[in-house]
Amino acid sequence: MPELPEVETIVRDLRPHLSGRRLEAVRSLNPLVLRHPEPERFVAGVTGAEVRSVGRRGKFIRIGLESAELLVVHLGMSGTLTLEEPDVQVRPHTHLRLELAGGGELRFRDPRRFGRVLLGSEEELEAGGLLPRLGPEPLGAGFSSWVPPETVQSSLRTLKAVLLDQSVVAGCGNIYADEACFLARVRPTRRAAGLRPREWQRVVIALTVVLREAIRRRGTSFSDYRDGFGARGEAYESLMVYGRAGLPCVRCGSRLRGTRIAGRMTVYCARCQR
DNA sequence: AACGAGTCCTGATCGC
DNA sequence: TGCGATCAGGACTCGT
Repeated sequence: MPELPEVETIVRDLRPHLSGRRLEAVRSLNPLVLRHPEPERFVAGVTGAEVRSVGRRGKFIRIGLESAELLVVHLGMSGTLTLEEPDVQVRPHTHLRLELAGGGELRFRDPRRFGRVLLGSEEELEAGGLLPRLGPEPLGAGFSSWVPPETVQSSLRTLKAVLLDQSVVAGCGNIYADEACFLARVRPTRRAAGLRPREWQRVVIALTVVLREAIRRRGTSFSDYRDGFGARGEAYESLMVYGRAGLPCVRCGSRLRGTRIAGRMTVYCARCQR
C-alpha cells in the first residue's frame, strides 16, 4: 500500500520526465475516481497545460500546472501512477490516461478504487474541503525535535492510531507505523497519553529512520505498489515486523504478536516493545 | 468532541 | 478443480 516512501519514490521518478512537459490530451477518464471538478472542467483544465512541478504532501501527489492549478492524485490502497510508452497495453482498472506532448503517457491505475484524482487551485480545493488538513512532514526540516500537540499527549487513543492519523503526522501508514514502533521499542497498543517524552523522541526518530530507509529501497512492494516506471520496490525484504506475525523477532527471536488496532493489523514484539 | 465502527472495492488466499 | 467466504486497508461518514 502506498505510504510516504512509495509516493516519494513515484514523485522522484516522474519529476524529471514530467516537468516542462505539456499534457496533450486526456485519452481516458473514469469519472468514478474524479472527486473534483466535473469531468468536462477537468478535461478542459488539463488539456494543453504544461507541468511546472511534481511534488508530494503526505500521501498526496501534487502536479502543478502552468495555470496554477494542481492535479492531485491520491493512490489509496492499490493505486499506481506510471509513465508508459503509448503502445504499451492498457491494463484493466486504468482510470486516467494523460497523453504527453512528445510521446509518453501518464497512467493512473487503481483496482480497488480507493484512490482519487482532483484538479483545482490550492485555495479552491481547500475551501471545498477536498484536501484534508495534514500534520507535519516527517522528513521535513525540524521534525526530529517535533513534539506531539497537547490534544495527542492527552489522548486516550493508542500510539498506533495516532501515527495513522494524517492530521497528526502526514504520510505514515500501517506498515511504517508498525516499523517505527518496533525500532523505537514502544508497544503500538500503548495509550498515546502515557508515553514519556523520551519515548516520544524515540518514536519520532524511528519514524524518520524507517521512512528514509524505505525511500532508499524505493518503497515496499507488498502487493500492488509500483514505482513511477512500473517496477517493484525492495523495502519489503527489510521489514522488521509488518506481515511477520508469528515469526521470530529479528532482535530477540521471540514470536512476534499480531493484533488489531483501530481496525488495522498490527504486529509487535512483546519482549522488545514495552 | 472524540473515538470506534461501518463503508467502499478487488484480488489473493483458504477451505471444503 | 472450482467456487464461495474471508481478508486486506486509507480515508471518509455516521453514530455514540
